[in-house]
Amino acid sequence: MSFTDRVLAAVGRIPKGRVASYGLIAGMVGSPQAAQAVGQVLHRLDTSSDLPWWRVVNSQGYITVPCLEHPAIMQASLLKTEGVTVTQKNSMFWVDMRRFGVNLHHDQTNT
DNA sequence: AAGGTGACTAACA
DNA sequence: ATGTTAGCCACCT
Repeated sequence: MSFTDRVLAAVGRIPKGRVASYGLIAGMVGSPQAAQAVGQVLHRLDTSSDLPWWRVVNSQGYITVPCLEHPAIMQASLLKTEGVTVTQKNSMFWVDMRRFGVNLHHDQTNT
C-alpha cells in the first residue's frame, strides 16, 4: 500500500465533527515527518472524492487551503455543518484543536 | 533520473 | 509573541 493510499485511508478515519492536523495524519501512516507530503496528497485529491478532506487543518488549527476548487470558506462551512466551531481570526479560519482535535479527547483509534 | 514543489512543522532571530 | 528559515517527505515534471 502506497503512502498516498495510507494517507487517504487515515483521513477517511477522522471522526465526523473532529479535525486532525497534517502532522498527525503523517504520524498515523508511520511518517511523522511527512506532514508536508500529506498536504501534497490532499492537494492532488480529486474534487469528486468523497474523502473528508475538510477535517484536516494545520498544527495550529488553521485552515490553509489555497486551492480554488476547495476554498477555505467551503472547508469552514463543512466543518461547521459537522458541529465544529470555526472562528475567523485575521481573515483566516481557525479551529480549536484542544476541543476538536482527534488525538485528544476519546479517540476512535482503529487498527 | 534529478530537481522542484507544496493544503507542513518546529526551531530561530 | 510574531516573522522567517531550514528540514522533511513523497509526488510531479
